[in-house]
Amino acid sequence: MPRKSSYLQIYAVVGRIPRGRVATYGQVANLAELAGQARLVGYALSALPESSALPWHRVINARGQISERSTGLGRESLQRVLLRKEKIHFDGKGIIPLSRFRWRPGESES
DNA sequence: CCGTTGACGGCGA
DNA sequence: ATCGCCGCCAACG
Repeated sequence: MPRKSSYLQIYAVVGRIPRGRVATYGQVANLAELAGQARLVGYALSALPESSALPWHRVINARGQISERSTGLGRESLQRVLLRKEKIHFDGKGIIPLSRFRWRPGESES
């Protein structure tokens, strides 16, 4: 059950996403015991400092795409670069096949 | 205190 | 398959 800081739970989950894998906002919300609050995940990530060590780039939307920021900064392009660096591929429409890259907790993590 | 806003997502039209 | 609406909830003004 959720407690005081939802953000901490969200950050904890994001920190466990393995390299070469992605998770959707909704998935993170569920793992953080915040089912149905995918939006809160995005809000929490937007609050992260640029210096954050968290793999924030591994979080994409349920459509397998990088979500558009409203605040102009070129964050999306950086995210795309970081993901490709991890061998995560996009199809012709800029979509990441979740069937192939979605993180399945329990498979192989620490 | 109250209304808006937002890195989302599910469902119906 | 697309698009629009609405629910969720914390942060702001």
